[in-house]
Amino acid sequence: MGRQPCCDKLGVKKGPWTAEEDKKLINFILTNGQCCWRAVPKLAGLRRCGKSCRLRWTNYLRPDLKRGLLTQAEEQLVIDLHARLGNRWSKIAARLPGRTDNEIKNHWNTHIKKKLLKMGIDPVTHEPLNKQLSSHDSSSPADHLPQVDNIHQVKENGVTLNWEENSTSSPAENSSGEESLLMNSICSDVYLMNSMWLDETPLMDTLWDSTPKLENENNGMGLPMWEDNCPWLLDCQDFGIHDFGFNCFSQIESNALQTTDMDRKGL
DNA sequence: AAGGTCTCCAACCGCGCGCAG
DNA sequence: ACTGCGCGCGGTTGGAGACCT
Repeated sequence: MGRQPCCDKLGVKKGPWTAEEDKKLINFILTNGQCCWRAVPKLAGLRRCGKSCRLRWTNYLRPDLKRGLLTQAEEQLVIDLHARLGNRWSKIAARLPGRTDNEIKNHWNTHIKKKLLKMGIDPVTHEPLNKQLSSHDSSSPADHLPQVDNIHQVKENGVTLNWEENSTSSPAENSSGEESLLMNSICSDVYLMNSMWLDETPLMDTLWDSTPKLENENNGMGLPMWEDNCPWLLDCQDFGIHDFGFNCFSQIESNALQTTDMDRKGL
């Protein structure tokens, strides 16, 4: 027996989401939390399949998402993690709070891949291209991952830095110019370094793992307290933040309008 | 200005895994 | 042990906008 389609193909809308649909989905999840995705479209009044709803939520509407290009530090972290994990984008994304696997995957394919090729590094194996030509190539990216024994460690400000034996020098010595900048920015970001090397789920990822806590004593509105850590709401201007009844965010909203306006102007 | 090409990214598709019955 | 369901993941596609000629 073949696998059933994830949803009824008939009457299921595809393609770009409208503001109206976003609004419905957000409203639904704010009210009910993330429950059974399969049931979400029906309950939320959407003519989408559950999968599409989940994707839209996790990749675009989720509260803790960062917007905009990856920073240099994040980019370097992605490269390092890719060297260790291969194309396991969700695992990589788990180490970058506010970033989605889709976003990272896209960024990898459009930016980082090219950058590495330009630098003469194979984006798949993370080996120098010329070195690869001479050596017999083997299989999976994992085969090319640095051996644990070859990794040097140094503690800086309580953060453990690692680099490979076959590098000619430590990270600081090894890099120059842009690379040095990247390394410095990573090393100065204790949070990134911790999430990179420790096997821990970044705090931000845990914030929205489960149903939002609707019974918040502090605001008395039955709404989660998001002012501090949910800049995503600021992006809600696309469909009007007041549509959600979040008038309390007027101050934040005005800041956001400035910010997004600057973004649009490329500042 | 117009047409062609490239780039980027949101969204889709199909598969694998875990779980429940 | 088997089957079906739901979810999540990774690869791929398509369209809009940017850029080039």
